[in-house]
Amino acid sequence: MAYRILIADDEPMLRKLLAEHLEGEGYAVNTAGDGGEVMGLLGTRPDIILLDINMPGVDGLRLCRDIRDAVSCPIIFLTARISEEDKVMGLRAGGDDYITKPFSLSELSARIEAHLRRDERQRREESIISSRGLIVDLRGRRVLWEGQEIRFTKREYEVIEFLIMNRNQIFDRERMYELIWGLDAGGDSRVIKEYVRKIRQKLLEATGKEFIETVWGMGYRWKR
Amino acid sequence: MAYRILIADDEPMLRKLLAEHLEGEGYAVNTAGDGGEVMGLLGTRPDIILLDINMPGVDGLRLCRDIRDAVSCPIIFLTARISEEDKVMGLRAGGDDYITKPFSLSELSARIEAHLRRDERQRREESIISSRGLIVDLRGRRVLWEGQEIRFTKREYEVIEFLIMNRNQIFDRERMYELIWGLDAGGDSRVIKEYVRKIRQKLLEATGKEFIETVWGMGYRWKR
DNA sequence: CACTTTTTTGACCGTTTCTTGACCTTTATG
DNA sequence: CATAAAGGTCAAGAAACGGTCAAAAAAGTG
Repeated sequence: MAYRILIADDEPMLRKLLAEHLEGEGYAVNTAGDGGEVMGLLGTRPDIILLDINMPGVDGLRLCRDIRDAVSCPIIFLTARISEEDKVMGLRAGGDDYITKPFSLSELSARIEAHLRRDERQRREESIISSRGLIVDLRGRRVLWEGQEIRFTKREYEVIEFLIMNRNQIFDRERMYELIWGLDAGGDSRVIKEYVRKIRQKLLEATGKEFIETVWGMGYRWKR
Repeated sequence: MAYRILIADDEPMLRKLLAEHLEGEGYAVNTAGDGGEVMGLLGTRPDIILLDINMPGVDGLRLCRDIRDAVSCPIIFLTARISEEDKVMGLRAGGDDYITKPFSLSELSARIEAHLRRDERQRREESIISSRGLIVDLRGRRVLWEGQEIRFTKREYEVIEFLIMNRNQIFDRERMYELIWGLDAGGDSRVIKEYVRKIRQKLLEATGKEFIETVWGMGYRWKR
C-alpha cells in the first residue's frame, strides 16, 4: 500500500504542484488549505504531514500541537523563511523537521524518504506475533498484549524469545538450557523449570491464556 | 532508495542467510566470497560493509586497508572470536565496529542501523533533532529547552546525541561505551552510569521530564 | 604554574534478578 | 495401588545490576 501524505498549505498552486509531484512518486496524497481541513483529514491516517506554518489566519504552531495530539506521524514544516527562532519554535511544538521555501522537489522527496525510512525501520522491526495476539518485539526485547507491555526480566525474555522463535518444536530442559544459556554455562538445567513457571504466571495474569505447553517426558513447546 | 550493504564472507550458507535477512529488512545486498570479489563490488558504492576477517587465504586486515583506501563507508568485522589484539589491529586497519559470531540477526541489524544513522545525518546535513520538545542542535552541539540552552560537557553531549539518534533502541553499557568512546578506548564502561546520572539530573532539572529509560539487565534507551 | 573544569575511578548500598535446594503434585507403569 | 520419575511450587541465599557520591586523575585555561 502506498504511503499517504497530507499537504497543508494555503496556496492552491503550490498544493497542486506538490501533490502532483508526490503522486508521481507513488504516494497517496491529500491536501488541505486550512486548519479545519487538516484536522478533518487526519482520519485518512497520513504517514507524513507537510505543514506550512505560515498559513494566514492559522496559528501554525497551535495547529501543529493539535495534530501532534491526534496522530504521531512525522510532521515536516514548510516555511518561507526560517529564522533560528522559528526553527526552534516549530520543533518545540512537536515538529520533526522543516524545509525552507523555496526548496527543490528532489530535496523534499529526500526528506520525506528519510523520515519514512526511519519509521519504516522501526515499524518493521520484525515483530513476531504468536497465534493468540501476543506480540514479541525482538528488537525492543519486549512482550506486548493488547498494546500493554508485560514486563519480563532478561532471562525470562530470552526463554520466551527462544520458545516462540522455535514454536512447535519440543525442547527438553537440558537442550533449552544449552541453547539459551550457552554451551559453556556450567549450571544446572533445572533453572528452566523455574523460568517456565515465572513466565507462565506472568502471561496468565496478563492474558488469561496458556502459551507454554508441557509435553510429558519430552519437554516444553510454545503453543501455536 | 535503499541502503546498500556488501557482505564479504567465505561461507556461502552464512552469506545467504545474512543476505536474505537484510534484504527482508529492505536493504540492497551484494555478496562476495573472496577479496577480489569484494574489491570488484566496491563499485556498487555500498553504504556499509560486513567483512569476515578470517576468510581462508585472505589477509583480512590487508583487505580492510585496501577497502578503506577505496571507499569511506563503515566497515563492520564479523569474526569468530576476538581478542584485544585482534580488536586493536582491526581498528588500526580501518574497521569501525566488530561483531562476534555467533550473533543474533537482530543484533546485527541494530548495529547496522546505528552506523547508518550516524552517516545519514552527515549526508543529509541534518542539523537539528527534536524529541518531546527537547532540541538537539547537532551542528552547534547544544541542547535547548524552551529556547534556553542546557549546558552539557563534551562527553555528556556525545552520550545524549548517541542515544537520541538511536532512540528506542536499547544499548547496554558496554556497547554504548564502545560506540561512543570508540572501540579502542581502553577504559571501563562503567563511566556510562555516571554520565547517565549527570545527564538525567540536568535534564530533569531543566525540563521536569525523564528522557532516558533504564531497562533492567538490558541497558538504556531514549524515550521517544 | 596555579586554578578550574571535566573525566574517570572506586567504593558503597539498596534493589532486582538469578539460582538453588527442599518439598509437593502429577503421570506412567507394573 | 504402589512406586518411580517427571514436573511444579516456594522460599531464601547468592550474584548481578544500577544509582549515588566523593575523590583522584586528566585536561583545559589564564
